[in-house]
Amino acid sequence: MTNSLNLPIDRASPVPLYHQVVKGIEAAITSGELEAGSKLENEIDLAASLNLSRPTMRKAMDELVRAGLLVRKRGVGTQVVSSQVRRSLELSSLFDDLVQRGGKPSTEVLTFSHLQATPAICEKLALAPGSKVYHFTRLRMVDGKPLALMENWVRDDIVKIDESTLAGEGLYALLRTGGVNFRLAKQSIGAAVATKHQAGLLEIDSASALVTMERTAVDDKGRNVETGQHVYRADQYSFEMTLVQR
Amino acid sequence: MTNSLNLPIDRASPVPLYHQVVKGIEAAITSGELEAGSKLENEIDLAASLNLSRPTMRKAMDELVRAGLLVRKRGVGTQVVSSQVRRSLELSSLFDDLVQRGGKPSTEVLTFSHLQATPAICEKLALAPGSKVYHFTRLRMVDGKPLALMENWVRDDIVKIDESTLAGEGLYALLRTGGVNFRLAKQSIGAAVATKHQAGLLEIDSASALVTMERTAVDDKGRNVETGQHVYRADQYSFEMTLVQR
DNA sequence: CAGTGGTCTAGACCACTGC
DNA sequence: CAGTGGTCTAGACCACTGC
Repeated sequence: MTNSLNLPIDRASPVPLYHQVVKGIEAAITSGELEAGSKLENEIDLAASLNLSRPTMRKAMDELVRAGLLVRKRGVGTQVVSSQVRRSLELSSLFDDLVQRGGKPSTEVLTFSHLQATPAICEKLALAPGSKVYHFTRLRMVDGKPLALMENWVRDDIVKIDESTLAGEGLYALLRTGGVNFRLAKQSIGAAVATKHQAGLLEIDSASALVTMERTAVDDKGRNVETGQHVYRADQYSFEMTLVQR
Repeated sequence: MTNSLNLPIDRASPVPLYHQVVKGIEAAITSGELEAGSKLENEIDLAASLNLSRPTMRKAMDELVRAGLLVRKRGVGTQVVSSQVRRSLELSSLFDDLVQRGGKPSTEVLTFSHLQATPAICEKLALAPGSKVYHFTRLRMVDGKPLALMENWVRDDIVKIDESTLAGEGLYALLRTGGVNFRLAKQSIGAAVATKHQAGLLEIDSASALVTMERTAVDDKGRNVETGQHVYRADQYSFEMTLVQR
């Protein structure tokens, strides 16, 4: 009743072995080779059959447990999470759905300026009072249909931004190209009722519900690079997440 | 410029060594002994100075990196995340804030029944069509002020529930007492405008914004034990989360 | 009791960074 | 180049589960 595994492990590859195992088990689960709910061989035998050490095998399985694909219990064993559960885990946000189904995302820059930041923004970005920042608002669309209104403030001492580069490339691509390595982001998700201005831009009735998101992103040097307030059409967007018991 | 560590490690304790290290470093950061932004000793020396093996030291540091307290870079070293960033990471939801500040949470059971589930609920709980479930609605308050309206459906083949036990104990405590070990939950967060009924119960103007949350929780046997729809007053509640770059 | 995952050791070699 | 984290090995002993 337990599943052995026959994964392609390439020791010459630059891809870490544990990562190859993660991808291999993921694929076996997706293809149905590893059946929903079925038990895996114990991790010691599994490691041996792939010619891997147990810690490497365990590291791979840890990742799959954290991703919600496997469930482990001491003294008992490791199981593939049931397909019914997995389907629900795989649900992504409506927006991602739209994009995955072939929708074309696009972004329109509505306003752009380079100005002195308010005290509140200085605090969020950990800048000295009076520092200058880029400030801009953008409208995010899928298949020409408006989905989100995004307002952002970005430090001006890392990457030079202007309206045309922003329109062409997208904020995160632009910052990454400029050498920013993001490490952390703090997000807060809430709700609001659309103002007339927002409703007009998002093409919804005023007094419709909006999902609101505030985010501050930090790079590997500890700089708060960017902060923003986004609002999404509640009829088109929700945040999906999987919580795994630790 | 690098920080050594002098943590109390108790090898006789049943608490795993790596967990003692996590707690110790957390405490050192909180107390200011490890300064914000400062560099730690390299992990090999750190392990040696605590008489631990490197893998154990690394496991502890992995956890702190995932929690957003440390930042690592290959070839460079490990740093304590700056205090400015950390403060923002430590922000919790408004509701938790209220409770931490000494607010008293309480729950009122509004309706309770044991009935045949709709097809939609059967699908969410992976039950055979026509199965019976517990269905109830509750009002969650802090200091007597309404914050959330919760509607839940629970399988009836695991734990016997009635209105009085639910009112006394809380749903999750009740299920845990009944031997349920939760493993996964799938959550979806969105927004809506309050109906008149909701507005009345939550003591807000109708047409106010609500944060909506749908959740299905799965136990270690792969059973979808519980599903629910909760709505929160948007002026009192938001979901806070930290994303760590993997 | 046998079987399983949980923790831990004492090493090794490599890849990347910054000088 | 020296210093750092990233990956990997081949074991060991323990704690928990279910019979």
